[in-house]
Amino acid sequence: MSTTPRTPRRDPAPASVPVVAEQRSRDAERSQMLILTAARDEFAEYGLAGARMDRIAERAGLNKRLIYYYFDEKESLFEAVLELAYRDIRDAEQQLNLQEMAPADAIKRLVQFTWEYYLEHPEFLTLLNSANLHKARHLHQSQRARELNSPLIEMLAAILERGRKDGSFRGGVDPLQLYISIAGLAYFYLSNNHTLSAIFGHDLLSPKARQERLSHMVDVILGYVLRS
Amino acid sequence: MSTTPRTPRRDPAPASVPVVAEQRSRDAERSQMLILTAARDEFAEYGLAGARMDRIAERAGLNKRLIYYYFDEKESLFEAVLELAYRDIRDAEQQLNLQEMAPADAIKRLVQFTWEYYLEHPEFLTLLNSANLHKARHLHQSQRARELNSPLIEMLAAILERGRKDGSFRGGVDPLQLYISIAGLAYFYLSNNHTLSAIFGHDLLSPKARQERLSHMVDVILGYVLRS
Amino acid sequence: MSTTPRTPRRDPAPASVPVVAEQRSRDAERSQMLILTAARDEFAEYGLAGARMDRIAERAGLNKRLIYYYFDEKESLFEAVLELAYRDIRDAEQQLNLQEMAPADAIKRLVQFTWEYYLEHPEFLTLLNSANLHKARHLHQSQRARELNSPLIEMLAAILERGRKDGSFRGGVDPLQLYISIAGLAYFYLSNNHTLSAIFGHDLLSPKARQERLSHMVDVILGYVLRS
Amino acid sequence: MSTTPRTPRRDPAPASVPVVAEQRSRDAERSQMLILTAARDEFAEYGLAGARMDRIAERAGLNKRLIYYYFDEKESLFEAVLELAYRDIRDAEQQLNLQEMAPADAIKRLVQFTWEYYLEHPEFLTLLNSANLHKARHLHQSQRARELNSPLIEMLAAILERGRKDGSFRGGVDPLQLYISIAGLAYFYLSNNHTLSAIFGHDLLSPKARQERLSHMVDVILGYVLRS
DNA sequence: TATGAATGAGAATTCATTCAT
DNA sequence: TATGAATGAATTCTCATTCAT
Repeated sequence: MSTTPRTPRRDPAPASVPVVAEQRSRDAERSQMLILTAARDEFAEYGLAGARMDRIAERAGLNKRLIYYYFDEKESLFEAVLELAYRDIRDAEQQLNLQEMAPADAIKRLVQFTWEYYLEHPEFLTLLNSANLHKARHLHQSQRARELNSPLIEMLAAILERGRKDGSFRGGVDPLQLYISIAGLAYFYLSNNHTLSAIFGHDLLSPKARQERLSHMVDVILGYVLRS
Repeated sequence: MSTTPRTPRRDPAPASVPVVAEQRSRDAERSQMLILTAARDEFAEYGLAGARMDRIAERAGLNKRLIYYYFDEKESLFEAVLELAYRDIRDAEQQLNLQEMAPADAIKRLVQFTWEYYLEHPEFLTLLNSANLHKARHLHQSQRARELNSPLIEMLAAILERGRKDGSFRGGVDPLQLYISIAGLAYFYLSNNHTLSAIFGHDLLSPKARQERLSHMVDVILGYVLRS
Repeated sequence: MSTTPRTPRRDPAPASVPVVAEQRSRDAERSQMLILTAARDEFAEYGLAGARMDRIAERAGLNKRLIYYYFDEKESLFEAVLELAYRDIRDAEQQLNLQEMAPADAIKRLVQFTWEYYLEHPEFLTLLNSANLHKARHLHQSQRARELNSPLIEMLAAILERGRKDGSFRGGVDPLQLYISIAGLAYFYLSNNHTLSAIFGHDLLSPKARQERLSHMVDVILGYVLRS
Repeated sequence: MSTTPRTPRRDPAPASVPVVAEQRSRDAERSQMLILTAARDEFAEYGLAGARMDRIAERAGLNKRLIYYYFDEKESLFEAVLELAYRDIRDAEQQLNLQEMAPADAIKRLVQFTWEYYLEHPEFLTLLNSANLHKARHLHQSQRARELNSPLIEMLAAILERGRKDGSFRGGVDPLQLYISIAGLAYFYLSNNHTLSAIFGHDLLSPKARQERLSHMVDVILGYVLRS
């Protein structure tokens, strides 16, 4: 089933009142976006099973019934939220323009971007968790799953190749593995921040701690790709 | 609230008393462990909110009421499961005996151990996720949180120091950051395996893929700590 | 917490709108009143702890879920029922118009009214019992507690004063004490009717017995207030 | 079914160890009394439906199973508690020796006794409430119900007769009605103390308020029985 | 006489979802 | 397009009571 909000079957607007029709349509879009945003926050905060349709409606300031009108059921809503989240990060990644930078700078920039994106979008982390707890079956069903294939991998491959050619990078680095590693360095620290803070007894999100983590991550990744 | 089952464990039956068949269903300690194991699996599979007390009872082969008898409520049971999981991994870590190995070998061994532990204990990953989704409040409440402070950090600090002294390692490596990085490299790959597989279109858990990932992880971590 | 049903009552349907059959099950105010009445009977019969939400729903002919929709939880429902009961008796008291009667007649009338109200509203007695068993905490929480302050006390004070002035009543009678005494004479007999009947071996609620009790009560109260 | 604690069928004590048997028996009696006392307090505090067998065991400091051993089930235990309560008040009444006092003094003494007994035994009031909420069916079942028939009624009849003969009391006073009235005056005030305090806005149990109530009660009852 | 372990039936409450307008 | 009313199916948790020793 498609997870795109279905266009509610409404009576075709009579030709004489196009403006009103437009108005309606904009309201509809606005409502859907309100719901999606509210749902994203709710799912991020409580996970799929813990999220409450009532709370989503309340967050959105809309009637609960409307959620069903646009998104059919909780799971479809969750899929729609996931797609939105993936689209958002892919859009952000595309702003990066790494191809114009020196290889080492590009890598550094990517690490920094990943770190900052996760910091600014904590919901992305928990949504990803939830999706995987549910075996990513929502993703499989989605026709867009493959589209999500980040163009970053190709971008990263190109950077690695440039670096290898100019002698600054070691060879044989798999861009997919590297991409996952960069994400993992940032993700684990942030996603498990509460447990780590509790165990190690200090706040891992203080400005100083954040700076240190980013610096460490850059060192690890560059330490790996740079020809020694 | 303590997460220890309220009824004190009985001393194990003296060896001279033959264990009769009936005893099986009257052994408090055994029942508690059955519940804990069942709960661990259920929580790992569905998360805290998605887990069902009914299913836990069924998995344990025990009356649902008994869960409440020993663990009071779902959340306490979850706490008890978490403590068990932490204790298990800490116990495993303590078998490592890294201090006797050459620094680079020790680091390599630690990466490998982490990777294998996560592979063999996939429930640990989702439990960690769930705990953090719930803001690790379960951990905070636990008096044992601090005990969990992995002795591995000190062990790792010693290894790094040894490596630095013998000239093989770079200086200035923070053992806590390194520990988190090692965990993160393995964790992200495995925890988000479903999403990653869907996006990148191939099975990340094939034997070959596993081998490649471990190899990459070792390269990244050693690439970082080794003096170049 | 307020005990008012959270959903504001809708304005009653304008007279011009014909009440269709379907409306019956879609009338919020009616549903709430059905629930309240059913709950009153259930609480009166079984007390707060003994009352069953299932039975209340059944008595009301409504879905159990709807009770929670309007009243949140058992205790709030109980509070709402109590408020209704207090409101009802206060409303009835206000119909009395004692101020226009001769003092002795007014007192007699009040005794009679109390007796008859308790007889016709046996639920009032058990609700009062239940409320007090639970230390009237429901009342304390209610903002309306003070409103319940029966205007009867002032009315009674005025009657006593009139009687004292015209020489028929003794002086120094505390209207609050008298009010409680009148209530107590009727209440104990009715509320503990079962025990008393069992102990004394005859039916205390036969028409003859009722008449005798009322007569006795009037004698006691008048014997007290009348100047001898 | 009898509500008397059944004598647990125990092996007859061997003739050689009578002391131990006595000991056992005393322990048994002690346990039963501990249970009864605990149950009385629990039932008084929460009513029959609200009482918890677990809490009773805890209050008694005994294993829950033992309650069932001695009292079979909750309802039987409640009956036993009721019988104990009735026996207690009857015993206290019998200490009164009203027959030796002047009629008016005897009446006054009875009012005072009732007031004080209720004050000192608040559990009696709630137990009576609970019994009647459950339609006193526990009492009906009890073979002792009739025994509870307070000898006070006869005592009261004698007093009234003495007063009538010596010219101090009015004639035609029904001792049963009077007995109920005396109880009702005290009972309503104390039993509904919480509601009354909340409604009238002051503490009805302050020493001063108690004194005033007793004084009022005496006035009411004497005002009624004394020949004017 | 005493007790810890265990349980089935039930009770309050929750939740996604649908109805009717 | 929007909404308040209503519901069935769970779901967590409770409770009196029994088991086994």
